[in-house]
Amino acid sequence: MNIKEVAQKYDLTADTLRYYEKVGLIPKVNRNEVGYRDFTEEDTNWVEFAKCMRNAGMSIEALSEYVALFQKGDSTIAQRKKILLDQQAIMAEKLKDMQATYDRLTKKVDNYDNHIAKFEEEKLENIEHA
Amino acid sequence: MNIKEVAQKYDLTADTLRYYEKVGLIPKVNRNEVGYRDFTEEDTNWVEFAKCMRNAGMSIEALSEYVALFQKGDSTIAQRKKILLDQQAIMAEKLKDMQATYDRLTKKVDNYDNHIAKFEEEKLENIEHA
DNA sequence: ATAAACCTTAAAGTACACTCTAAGGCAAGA
DNA sequence: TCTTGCCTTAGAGTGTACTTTAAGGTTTAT
Repeated sequence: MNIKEVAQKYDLTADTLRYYEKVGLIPKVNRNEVGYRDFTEEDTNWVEFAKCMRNAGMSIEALSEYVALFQKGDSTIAQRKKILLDQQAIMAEKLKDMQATYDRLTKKVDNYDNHIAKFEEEKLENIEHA
Repeated sequence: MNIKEVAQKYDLTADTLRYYEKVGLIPKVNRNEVGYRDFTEEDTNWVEFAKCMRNAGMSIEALSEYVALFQKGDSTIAQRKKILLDQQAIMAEKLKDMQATYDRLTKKVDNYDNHIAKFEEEKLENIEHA
């Protein structure tokens, strides 16, 4: 699979894929006879994983370290597991915060509904925020 | 309350507060006789709200528009509500993605545990990712 | 055989969201 | 009164994560 096809498949640009390879978010991709990248299925699995983790907020630093450790083999399993656990903790915190903010927005929208109702009755008052 | 106290209270820098005011993430703060900002409780509520929403990923564009509309008064209530609902939809999507990634990490860590066990028995095999 | 559409690299450029600097004024303690 | 520690602004600088450019080679269709 050439770089353009992979880019289309995962909704990234070819530039971004080259950048991800350069900074180690995915392992080095093998090249064909003329030097073009030829992505295997394993390569594209790494692309999907990198996109997913970046999307979830994992740092380039942590992810590239994970990838580098992976390539060093089984002796790095414990270190890799720690990176994943650390990332899970970060995400758990983020999920908690976002859920709280989501709930807060729900209440705020409710207040707006009440206020719009009042507004339409021409009983104007101040809203939550004032 | 002066800018430093507010910064400390919300774990932001004074520079960030000035920046937030400049780009409209919070309404303009009143000044004392010599031109120093003097934050009221309402001002600090806006600071807390801005920090919370930025943290949850709300764009500066959407949030500053919300603040601007708020200052225009009750005639903008419907527009403000729409901004909040749009933001809620964005956050719902994000929460869904992050939860899925969190669950994926949980499974991956489980695989590592199994693999570590095997590794310790000296039965080395490939892990999920290979 | 030539144009269009791919691919390569290194390096420069961009957008975002701050963050810092310079130059100066105000306020409180020794 | 002088030093320390606040405050102000405009504008320059920074870090992150791409994104574009320049210069060139390859492949495919006409």
